[in-house]
Amino acid sequence: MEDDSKGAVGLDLIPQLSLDCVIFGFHDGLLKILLLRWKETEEWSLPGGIVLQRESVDDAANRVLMERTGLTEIFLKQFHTFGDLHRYDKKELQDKLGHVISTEHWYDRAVSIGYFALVDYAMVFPNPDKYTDECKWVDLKEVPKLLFDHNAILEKAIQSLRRELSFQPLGYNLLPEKFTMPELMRLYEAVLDKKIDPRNFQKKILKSGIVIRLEEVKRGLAHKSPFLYRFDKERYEEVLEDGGLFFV
Amino acid sequence: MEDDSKGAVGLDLIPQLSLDCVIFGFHDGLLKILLLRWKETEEWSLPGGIVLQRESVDDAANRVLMERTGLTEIFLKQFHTFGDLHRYDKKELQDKLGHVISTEHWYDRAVSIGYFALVDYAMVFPNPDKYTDECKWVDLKEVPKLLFDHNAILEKAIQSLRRELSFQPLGYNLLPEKFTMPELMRLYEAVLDKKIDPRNFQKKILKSGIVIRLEEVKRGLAHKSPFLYRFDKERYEEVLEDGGLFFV
DNA sequence: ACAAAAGTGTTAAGATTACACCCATGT
DNA sequence: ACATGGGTGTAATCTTAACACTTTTGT
Repeated sequence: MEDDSKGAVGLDLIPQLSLDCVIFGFHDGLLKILLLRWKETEEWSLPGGIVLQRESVDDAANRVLMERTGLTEIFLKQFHTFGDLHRYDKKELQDKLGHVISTEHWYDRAVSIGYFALVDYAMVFPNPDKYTDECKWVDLKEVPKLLFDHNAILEKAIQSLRRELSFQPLGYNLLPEKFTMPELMRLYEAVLDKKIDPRNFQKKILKSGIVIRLEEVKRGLAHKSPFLYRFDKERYEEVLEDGGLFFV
Repeated sequence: MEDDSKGAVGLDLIPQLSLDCVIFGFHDGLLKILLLRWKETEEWSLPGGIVLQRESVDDAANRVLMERTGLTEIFLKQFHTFGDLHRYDKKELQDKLGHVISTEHWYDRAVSIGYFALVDYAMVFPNPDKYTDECKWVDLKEVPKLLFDHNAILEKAIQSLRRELSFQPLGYNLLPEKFTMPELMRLYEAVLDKKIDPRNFQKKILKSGIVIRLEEVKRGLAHKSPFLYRFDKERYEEVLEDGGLFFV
């Protein structure tokens, strides 16, 4: 959502400012993002919202995430602010979304702050907003043409996520509490979009000390039962701090 | 500058939105930033400005830079957007800056987009704006308490610059066309705030191929004359692209 | 002649990559 | 029993880090 039809100046929101969230989840070895389908259309967009006068921009992003996923204490990171002049075409939007919101009173332009979130897929209850019929996970590889400049925003979010990965371990927020080494590896493969050698991966992860092997295996997989691991939160956060030595 | 006393809604600027620039230069082995001293005060701030309705945010940042430095085609990068509720205290500002702008009509809050720029120190003609008496280079280690939340913005800019350095070579925009290896090294030392071994540094830079040694030395230094180098722009940009393999 | 900075090579340690076979499980 | 994915070690290469003396220049 880019802005609000009630976005006349003087109300309780910051005019011409919006935020958009790229909410990443991980399921079945695939990276997913949450998308919204606008009412009575086949038009999709990223979840977004406005910034109220009496909340910080970070709080606004957390509010949007809470509304769409039901989750609080989400890993949420601002990655870029999009301020080009022609981020959307009012005529095109009037055609596509006119029956949901009249764009008559839309701003001629808006600036949008981009956030990405990493969440545990299984914990999310996707929840559409008042403009949309559907909120659902979409495979990153199957994202359709989106409204506004949201494909570009998504692209930049993925870049930022990959870059983040070079400084910080990843997974604490995207995986369930107990996970297997192949699951963690497939997460890295999905984010980096490349194959990783399982021996080298395991070596690196174990050396970093961010995970602890449990005395448990995951059963019911029709194959050899993989060990379960959990993150060593303290060590994990230490590595987050120095930022340094981490890529796969 | 946070916003504008003419910032009433409906004029030609985006209300409650500003931008702030951290302009880095390098001189005498020290990192410097451009600061503004507000009229008839000893209060300092980062250069900043507003975003016009008919310009992109990037264009607005370029405009501000042009106005403060005289330079165009500057290396300019957005690094963070600052959206906390209490980025400035109107009462305090009224006391300090009331004689320059009445804060009566200031917004209760504004969101500011942070950019950093890397410029060739020697090419800059610092130029105050209408609210300020002085625009000058200040040693990064001697930055005073700044107005607004500008010390925090500066801190984040430095972090971003360091992080950038891990992905991209640095220097093309901060050094003159011809430079010596020790100059380049001191730039890295200044940015990273640590000592670097000159042998290892030279090896790494030469291997990356981003510089070319000229058949010239720099004379008049009362010591052994260092070779001059210039950047190999194509190779430099190649390394910028892959981002990968670059830190010191 | 001296002081100050520039220039340069080797070695050891650590990190990264490449690579292939056996094992455990559910069907 | 078999098909499937899980689990594991070693060797070669590359990268990084540590380290000190000679050269050149202006004064």
